[in-house]
Amino acid sequence: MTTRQAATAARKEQITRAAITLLAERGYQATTFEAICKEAGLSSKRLITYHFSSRGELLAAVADQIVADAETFMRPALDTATGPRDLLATVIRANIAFIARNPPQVRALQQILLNGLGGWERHHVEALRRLATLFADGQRTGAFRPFNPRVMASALRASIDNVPALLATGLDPDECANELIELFDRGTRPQPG
Amino acid sequence: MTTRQAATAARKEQITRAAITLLAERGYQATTFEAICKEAGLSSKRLITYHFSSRGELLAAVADQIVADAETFMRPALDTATGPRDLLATVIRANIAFIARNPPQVRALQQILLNGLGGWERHHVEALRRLATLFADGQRTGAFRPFNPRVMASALRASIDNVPALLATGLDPDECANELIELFDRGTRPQPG
Amino acid sequence: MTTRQAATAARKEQITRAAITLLAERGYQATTFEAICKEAGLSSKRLITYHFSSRGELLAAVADQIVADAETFMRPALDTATGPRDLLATVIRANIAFIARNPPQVRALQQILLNGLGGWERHHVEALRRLATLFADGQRTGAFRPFNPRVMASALRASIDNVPALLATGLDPDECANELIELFDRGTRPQPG
Amino acid sequence: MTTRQAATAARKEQITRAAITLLAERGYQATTFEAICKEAGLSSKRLITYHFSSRGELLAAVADQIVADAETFMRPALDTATGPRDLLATVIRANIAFIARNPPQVRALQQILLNGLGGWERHHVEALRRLATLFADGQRTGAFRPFNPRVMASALRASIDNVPALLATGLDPDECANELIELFDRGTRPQPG
DNA sequence: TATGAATGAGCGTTCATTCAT
DNA sequence: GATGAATGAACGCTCATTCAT
Repeated sequence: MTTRQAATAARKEQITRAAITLLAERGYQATTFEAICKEAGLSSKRLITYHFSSRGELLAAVADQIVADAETFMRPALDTATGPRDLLATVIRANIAFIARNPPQVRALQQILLNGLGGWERHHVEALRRLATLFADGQRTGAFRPFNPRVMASALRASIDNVPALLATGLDPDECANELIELFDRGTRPQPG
Repeated sequence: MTTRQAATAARKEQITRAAITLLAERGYQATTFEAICKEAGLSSKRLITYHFSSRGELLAAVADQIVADAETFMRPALDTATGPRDLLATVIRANIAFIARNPPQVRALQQILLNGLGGWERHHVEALRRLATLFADGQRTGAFRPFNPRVMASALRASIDNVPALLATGLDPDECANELIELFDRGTRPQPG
Repeated sequence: MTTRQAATAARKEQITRAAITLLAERGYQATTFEAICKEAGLSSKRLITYHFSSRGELLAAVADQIVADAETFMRPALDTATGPRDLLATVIRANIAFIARNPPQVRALQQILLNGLGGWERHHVEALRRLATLFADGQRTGAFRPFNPRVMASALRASIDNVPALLATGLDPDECANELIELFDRGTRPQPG
Repeated sequence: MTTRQAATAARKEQITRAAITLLAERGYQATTFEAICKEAGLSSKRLITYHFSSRGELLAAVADQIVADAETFMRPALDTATGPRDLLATVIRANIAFIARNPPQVRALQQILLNGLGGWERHHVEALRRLATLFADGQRTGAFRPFNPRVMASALRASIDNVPALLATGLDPDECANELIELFDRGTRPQPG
């Protein structure tokens, strides 16, 4: 029955949304079932375990949803990029744009990641692998100088993941993006050092 | 009496050492008083609160000790650096050397930091401020190109803080250090292109 | 659903009843969650915090319930009183009657009061204020001689509150009430000497 | 050795004085060994158990000391009283004078009594017995009307014990004493009711 | 599908007290 | 006489989860 499925999906989103808010505003420790119920206006904790069966599953669902949102947001920009150097700049710009527009989601995702929860490592590993592949591909075509792609991917990922703290101090997202693009452009371009 | 003071200090270190091990190996949540007792072979939870009076105080002591260890370890190298560019390279090298030799301490520190404990933010903020000052000073003497020092400091700090994950995959610390030095050297040098 | 509400109410009363018994028989300090569980035959301490959420709330509920019981018990008698002097005697008689019939409740209430719990002072202050008003009103109509109503209220309240100790020695409640009525009747009557 | 005995006595008084302060200012629950140490400036809890061996013994000593102080203070006045009626008034006046001048001691004593500690009941029972004897003696000589001496003693004792609460509201001690004297004088005098 | 009641394990912390100098 | 270290039992409370409608 479509009605029921829709209602279930709505309930799930109601719960994950509350969890995101709590993770972002009050941290991992405070994101208990009770707090989620209060935040979402649910009547009983039982509703959560009914839909998610365990705490880990809920947090994994939250992480999956945020990652999917981010990919949906960034996909159009990434698809327009031409060539590795442009793609690198686009990745940085798109990531920071998403960060700037969805602070709660990003904070929530960091809380889940940092607390080593429910299968989030795969997302992170996958993101790193894609960045490393981007660099390795560019090196093969001469777009990037020789360097260890995994180290570069790690540095880029970490630099981006640390952006929320910068933005929190009032820094302009565009300036922030331009600065990081300049850093990694200079750091990877093939010209003699 | 020196004997008693020494015994107390030894006890405290016994406790903090066990806490570090647990934080590194099993994470923040699993680092309970009972787990620490078991790890350290203590007879009672009471011993911990006897010496530290609260969980927060214990974790603050752990963090302070690790930071102090790191500074002691890095100080000699930093003191030999001549000029901003050399200092930048030395900072990266010294940090990664400490990370490579003290993985548990670094992991423990990250656990404490990300769980937002007792006044730890000041350490982090101070570290960022020092890096930004390093960059700004170098810019005034022409050692570095123009860029936003705070963004660069954030990227460097994040890149370094992410190194443990890289080393965990088997990467050589020296290679890792050289790669990051190359990235930030190229990214900050004043010459055009 | 009425069934569930009734069951919950019954559970709560089961808990408060056990708490009253323990407060009366073994004192405030001994009235721990575990002792209450044992006394009430509950399976887990968790049941208490499930229904009351905190120790303070439980004890406040106990106090409120006893006060409500006392007022319900005394109300009919107080409503029949005609004039200040009769009301004074009725107050004493009704209070002592309640004390004589509900020793555990009275002892429990004293334990809660003297350990300074959750907003109980207001009950006590209010009781004193009402007695003082009774005296002041009577003085205006000439039913009582001139005296400080607050001092008289304090003495009366204290004399009544001390009655349980008297009854514990085997004294007859009616004789006790008559004695106190006589004392305060003579002590307040307007006639000279 | 007199020196040692004096030092021991001084230590004991230092401890009991701190206990009195804490009992009066922060209540029974907060009067822990640790709090006493801090209040008295002692270096170790061990000093307390060294001199008193147990918590109960310490509190009994505190109670004994306060009662002794009170008796010493009131003795001269009581010795000058001539006849039961004068003695009754003198008892009230002397008690309230002591209460007015030693609020901490009185509050501490109440805390110990109300929490049913270390043998204090004997003091209270003894005080009641003496008052009852005073009344009974006076009844035999015709100084007092017929009434139950134990009830009257209970009411008087309770009224006096409740005086600190009255004084705390700013009432003048002398007025308070006069009011209670008037009440019990009228309540006990032999003239026809 | 939804709900309130119930549960036991575990948390950090507090306590008076004993041990070993 | 005096001290700091050590101790274990108990505290109120929180947690995710299961039970019974």
